[in-house]
Amino acid sequence: MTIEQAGTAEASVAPARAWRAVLEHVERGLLDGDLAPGDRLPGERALSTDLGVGRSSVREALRVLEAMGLVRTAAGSGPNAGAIIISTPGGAMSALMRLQVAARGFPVADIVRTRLTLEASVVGDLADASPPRDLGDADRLLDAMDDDALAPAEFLALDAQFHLALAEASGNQVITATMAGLRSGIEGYALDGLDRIADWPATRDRLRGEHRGVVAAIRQADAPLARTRIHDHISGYYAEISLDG
Amino acid sequence: MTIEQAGTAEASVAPARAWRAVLEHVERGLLDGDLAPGDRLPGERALSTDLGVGRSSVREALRVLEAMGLVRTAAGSGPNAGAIIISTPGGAMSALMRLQVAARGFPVADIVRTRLTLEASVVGDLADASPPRDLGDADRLLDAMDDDALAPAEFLALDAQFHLALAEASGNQVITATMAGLRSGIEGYALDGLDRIADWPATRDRLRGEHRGVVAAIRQADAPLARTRIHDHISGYYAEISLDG
DNA sequence: CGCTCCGCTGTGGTCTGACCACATCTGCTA
DNA sequence: TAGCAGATGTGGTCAGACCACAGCGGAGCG
Repeated sequence: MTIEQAGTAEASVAPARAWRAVLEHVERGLLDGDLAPGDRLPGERALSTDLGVGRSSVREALRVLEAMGLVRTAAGSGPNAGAIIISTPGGAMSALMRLQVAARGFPVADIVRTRLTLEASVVGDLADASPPRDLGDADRLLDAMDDDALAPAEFLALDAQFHLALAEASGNQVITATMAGLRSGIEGYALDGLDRIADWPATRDRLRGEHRGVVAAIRQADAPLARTRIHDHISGYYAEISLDG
Repeated sequence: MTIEQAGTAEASVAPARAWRAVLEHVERGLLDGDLAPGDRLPGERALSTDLGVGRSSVREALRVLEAMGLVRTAAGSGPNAGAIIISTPGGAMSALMRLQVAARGFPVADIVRTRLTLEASVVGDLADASPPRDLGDADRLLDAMDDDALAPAEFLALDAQFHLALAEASGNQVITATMAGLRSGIEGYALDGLDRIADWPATRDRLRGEHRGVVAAIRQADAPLARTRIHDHISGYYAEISLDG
């Protein structure tokens, strides 16, 4: 048994859970510069003995870090094995939003409203950007969406990638990750809504036109127009799949 | 050993980790309505046998759910013990943003920019809201901030609560949780920046005035003015603690 | 009869030790 | 020299054992 029992005081509210100590140790290493993306964490057994906690507690902390998109783990040996510091907030944000929607913590309406705000900001920034940002990824996705053979769900997936591409083009990683999360949160809702669309080909053509219109407004450096168009595009779509039917 | 080895195919990329099965089981329960906020999850030992995984794997999944703000665990017996479904996205969002900033995945500049966008949206909505929202919490925080005896860090804490109170007043839970996260992500940065403020009393007085000005604009239902004021307030402060000194 | 107290019970929290699969490295062998 | 087989060490998982804690209920006391 470890000898960390010194000081029964300071109990306060937190029962000083062991795995939290591991989490804080890693976070401190990050803040102090001892750990940086690409670095490998010590092995689970080493962390266990270093911090005086059981290996299972170390694993619980690593699981949290993995869920937060901070580490990637791989078994085996060699440079690619072990727990490696990464930074992929998108997946973590998506999981968080998805679960919160499932637990009724995030109303779908609030997610849509937040999307309206963030996407309007994104396209506004893109339109104002000087020099203009590269919209190649967005263009390619729009071209891919012109394929009439796409199933509705496939079209929707490309649609989501298009919106995400705009966020990426804006260069704001926080907004990009958040929008990825928002999208994941309402993905199920959007897929369910497909059933409520009476005339899919018509809706699809309208969406295509709206997408092109947004990009055109960005290229014209007309920020207000771009904001208006993206706003109408998003709110219109959700109005269709929620009210219509 | 459990007999879940059926079908070695479908290996693909995910090694089908045991804890992920628990996570998906809970998520499906949420989506199917079998689980709702306030419900108690089965005990860890029961989940373990039901899903055919070890108890440690169950615990790793519960740890992720806890980090995501979905469950609250308590030892002991009785109605308050066990893993209970909750929905507190704020803490999870804060942890996520804080860790991502620590891992250099979220540049501080992007967080500030996102704050500008979201807070402008919040105050704009508040100004346009009909009937007007209750700003009592924000008022009380402003009054508390009028105390000259407050230490700078204490003032900053109240400041953060004020901004959060505005988000809460707007009623958008997604924005509220996101703003709580953004704030946590740059908290360390903001605290460090205190050292770079030459004349704290002057800065403090200016912040007080700007806060009052934002609330006044909201009460006047002047959305554009509120947006401008909150924008200048935030960008001005971060300009001061980053460039100055 | 009512109240208090103490042990019983079941929960999460933690630790330990043991396997397994895997990726790499080492060194022997052909 | 080329190639393969074992050694090595990693994460992934499981099983079992404690502990502290919170509630419940019966025994004992007033």
